[in-house]
Amino acid sequence: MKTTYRTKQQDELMAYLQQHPGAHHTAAQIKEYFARQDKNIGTATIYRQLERFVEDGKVRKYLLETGDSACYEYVGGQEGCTAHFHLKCEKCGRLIHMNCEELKRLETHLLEDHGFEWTIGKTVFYGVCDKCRK
Amino acid sequence: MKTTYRTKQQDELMAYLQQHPGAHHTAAQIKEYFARQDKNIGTATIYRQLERFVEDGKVRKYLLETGDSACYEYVGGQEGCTAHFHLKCEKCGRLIHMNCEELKRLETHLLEDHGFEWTIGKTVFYGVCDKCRK
DNA sequence: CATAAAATGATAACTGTTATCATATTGACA
DNA sequence: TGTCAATATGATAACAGTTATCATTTTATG
Repeated sequence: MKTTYRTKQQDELMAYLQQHPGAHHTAAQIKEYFARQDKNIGTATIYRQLERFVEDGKVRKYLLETGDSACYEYVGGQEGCTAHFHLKCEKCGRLIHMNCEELKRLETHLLEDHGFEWTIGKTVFYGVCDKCRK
Repeated sequence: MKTTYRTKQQDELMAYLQQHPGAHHTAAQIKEYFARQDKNIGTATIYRQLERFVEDGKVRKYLLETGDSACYEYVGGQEGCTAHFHLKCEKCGRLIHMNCEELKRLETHLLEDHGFEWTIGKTVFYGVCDKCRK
């Protein structure tokens, strides 16, 4: 009896994420947001649903620093070069969003020459950003 | 009075890492290794020295999964395309080491067109490996 | 040696995340 | 609509990795 249940909490969580495309949220931030609306959503529920969204490809999860919370971002199931990717500056900590066609070449190369099907959106490029290099 | 101290523990930790180039170690694994040699090195000391090695550029640190320990790898301070980089398979979890000149192009592109100085070695490419795609 | 600076290691503390489980909610079907 | 089994929720305990604390030991140097 595989049934798709939909609860108020699931709806509200997904709605919140969809309304903030390109933004990163920690579980704690999400919990706070709903608390400010006088809506309590249990911590476990938030993690459970985020995990489910990630499995469904609607949301992506990033681990950036030890001890920091994981970040979650709505991506709506899109993939490939159309999706944006991230540059993480090791100096200032900034997470930069970027769209760039140049990656298509590397994507093709990794697939054809290395047999590796690259998930561009999940990959975080580490380095030093333009502002910090000056 | 800035002095560089060198202790037995520091020497042994670095020697161990250097003797296993290209290998990834968690703090716990390192502790176990020395325990098998009947050498006790405190957990705090291991983390402290690993952190120091990372700052010195001798060792690189990777966060791969929530809840998993961080992995540390000796890289000896080398950088750029000569250093290997990593492909992480999201299906089987395998971490693949790779050397590839193709990345030079992307490195140049990121620097010239985006002003981003890419640290290739620290970047982990997520995707699906050749074995899991079949 | 003597001394001050710094490192060590046992362990407590902290944080993010997951597991547990009693209760509440959901969807399907009569 | 009412019943019921499947599932979700949320409070909280449990857990794991890492960091902080601090008395003790080791180090480098005079």
